[in-house]
Amino acid sequence: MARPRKPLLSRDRIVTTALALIDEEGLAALSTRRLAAELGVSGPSLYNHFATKEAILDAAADTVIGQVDLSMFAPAPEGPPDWRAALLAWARSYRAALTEHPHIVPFLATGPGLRPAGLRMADAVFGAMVEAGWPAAQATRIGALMRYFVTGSALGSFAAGFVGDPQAYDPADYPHLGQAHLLAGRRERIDEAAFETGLRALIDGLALQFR
Amino acid sequence: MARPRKPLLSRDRIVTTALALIDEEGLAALSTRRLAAELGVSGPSLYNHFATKEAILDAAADTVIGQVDLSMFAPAPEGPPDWRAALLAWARSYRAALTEHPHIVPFLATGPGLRPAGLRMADAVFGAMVEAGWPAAQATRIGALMRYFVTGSALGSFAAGFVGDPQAYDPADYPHLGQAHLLAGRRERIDEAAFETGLRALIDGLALQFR
DNA sequence: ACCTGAACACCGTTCAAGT
DNA sequence: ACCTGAACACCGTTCAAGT
Repeated sequence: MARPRKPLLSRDRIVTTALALIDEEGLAALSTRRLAAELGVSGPSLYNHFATKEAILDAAADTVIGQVDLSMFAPAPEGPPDWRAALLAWARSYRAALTEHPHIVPFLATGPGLRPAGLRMADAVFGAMVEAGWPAAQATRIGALMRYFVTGSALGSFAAGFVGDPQAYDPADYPHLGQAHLLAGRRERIDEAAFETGLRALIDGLALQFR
Repeated sequence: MARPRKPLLSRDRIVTTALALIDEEGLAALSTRRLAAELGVSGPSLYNHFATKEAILDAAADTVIGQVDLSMFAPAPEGPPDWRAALLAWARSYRAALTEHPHIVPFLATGPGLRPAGLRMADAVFGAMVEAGWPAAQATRIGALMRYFVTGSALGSFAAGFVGDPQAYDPADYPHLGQAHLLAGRRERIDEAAFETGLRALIDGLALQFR
């Protein structure tokens, strides 16, 4: 066929399809050849739009971060800014965006934060914390530590690490894991509860440091 | 050559070499063929000792977790157990073990926690928290949320996401990132400070929930 | 039991050729 | 400009063959 009159591909279509493929079959399922097949073209065609496979992944990761709500960091029209409420709402939206695309989180969490949506997010958090009265150095740390907690919580399900078989946990080896097999069936609830407990502790603890 | 009189390989030697290769050149550099070459054998030889490449990675990840100090969770001979001090010391040792092998963290954080050292760790934390007076459900959550925070902090350096070039952050796009380029040069210090700030907040916040 | 080479079905990426 | 097939240098894994 060679060049069609209308381009078959666009960066957008490539990224959307890549993310859908990752969501459905995992990071490992994304190969350039497979992605190209999904798009109805041959493998090398992708290189007309992205320099490398990694650039495609970067773009997909950035669209995920782009879903995070940042409106809570907008300057309040009246009254002092409530940094605790803002941090709480942001962390929840941040986690929700990640857990909607769990398979891309390991890539997203590792890569450099140079992607535009990530920078926009860092900018909003930092700006709001400084506005609320935090010293700049502390505002930087808050952005970082919240990222640690949220990406960590979206990355590895804690409860998923336990199998449903009671036999798996020999009391001689793991004296306190007698009920651990019950965790497997309640994965989402437990991860969610742990996230909420940690988030509250984090914000309460930061409040103690805020003078 | 075929079978030698003394085995050329052992599970230990394979895992040690794999981890060294990952540490030096990253996760992507670990291929079965490359690893085999490093060990002086041909690729398929590895399959006499491990079923898959993933099993090798699992074993490597487990040796990393095996480095984490758990002695602070041993029952205190006298007096009530200090869960705050134990959590603090454990989190630091946990993070230190991960940051010594940063390239394997994305794999380690994603996989199931079925590996023996991970279970031993979960068991120790849970047991110590219950011993200290936490209800079982909360003890589970504490183990999970600490894991989120520590793996998240070891996984993606926050500061590494910023480049040293001041031009990279257009004030029109990122009004608060004027000093962001300075972060690049102080990576370790900033990540460490953010970790310590978050860890303190987390434990202080948990103390508020502990009645 | 533990190693080998050959083979299979894949990869990411480059490049000359087509329109 | 944007697609193609062919090609290169890789992958993980299986398997029959060797000792």
